[in-house]
Amino acid sequence: MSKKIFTVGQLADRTGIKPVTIRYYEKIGILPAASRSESGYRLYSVEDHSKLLFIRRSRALGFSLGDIRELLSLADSQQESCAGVDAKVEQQLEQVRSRLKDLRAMEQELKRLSACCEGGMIMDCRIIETLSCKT
Amino acid sequence: MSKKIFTVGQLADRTGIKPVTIRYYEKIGILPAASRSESGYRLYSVEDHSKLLFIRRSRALGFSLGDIRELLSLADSQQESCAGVDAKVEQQLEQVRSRLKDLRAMEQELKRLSACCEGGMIMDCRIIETLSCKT
DNA sequence: TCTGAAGGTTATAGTAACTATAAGGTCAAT
DNA sequence: ATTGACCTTATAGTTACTATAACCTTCAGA
Repeated sequence: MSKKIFTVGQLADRTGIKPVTIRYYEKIGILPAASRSESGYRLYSVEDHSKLLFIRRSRALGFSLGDIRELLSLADSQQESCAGVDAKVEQQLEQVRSRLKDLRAMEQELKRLSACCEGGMIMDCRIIETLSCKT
Repeated sequence: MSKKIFTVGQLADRTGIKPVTIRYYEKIGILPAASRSESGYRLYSVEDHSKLLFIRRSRALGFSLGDIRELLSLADSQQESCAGVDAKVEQQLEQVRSRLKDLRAMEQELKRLSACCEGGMIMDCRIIETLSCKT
């Protein structure tokens, strides 16, 4: 095992992930339990640093922590086929596209609503009317 | 007050919102407390029905329950200007657009990742490599 | 050497918007 | 009378954190 050189705060600075979040990741087991200094401080190595960056990048792609747990485990089994990884990416892509579809529909409808406001009283408000009355 | 004619399940059927969720909305106060039958069953009127549809439509536009609480309160003050409503719509539109931007970036990157998979072993996997190594 | 600030530790509760579960009461039909 | 579908409540679980409290450690400056 390699040298433990970062405190949780230093690791946080280097990864952009807050100390509380790092501890949380440890608690739910997606980061291994950190080794400790004599006084009980967590100490991290460059490997921990890499793993945390992996997590951050995966989160940025919208993967859930559950998915990331699996990805990390896949990443460790060097000899296995990467089909599982590819499948996860594919699945995530579909989910993102589905969210995109929903959000685009929301955008259209909100634009429509926004355009129909004429600045009167609530009793004449087309927005409220639309929200209230359309099927 | 108008006639109370639906049970929670009937209201659920008519709105597509589940009984548990309707009760939940009552509990957090975005629906008024329903009146009760002799045996304690909740009873709803067509006004309740409308209000619930309002909530459902607003949810479909991505508004939070907090926002919807405010929208409902605005909708009730007929004499007020609808500027507040318009502002909420505008703000929601911006939020949706911001989410869209994030998701589009995710889609691009996932597409890129997905395209670079060549079906070998994990140790050669470009996806894992990318997740592990890029800044 | 003392002191105070900036960091570390734990445990617990709160967030959003539900969903799930348990344990029971009611109602209409057979 | 009993079944099944519905209703009631309360409590806990979900996701990915964030906030709070109460305390300990480390280090730089007076």
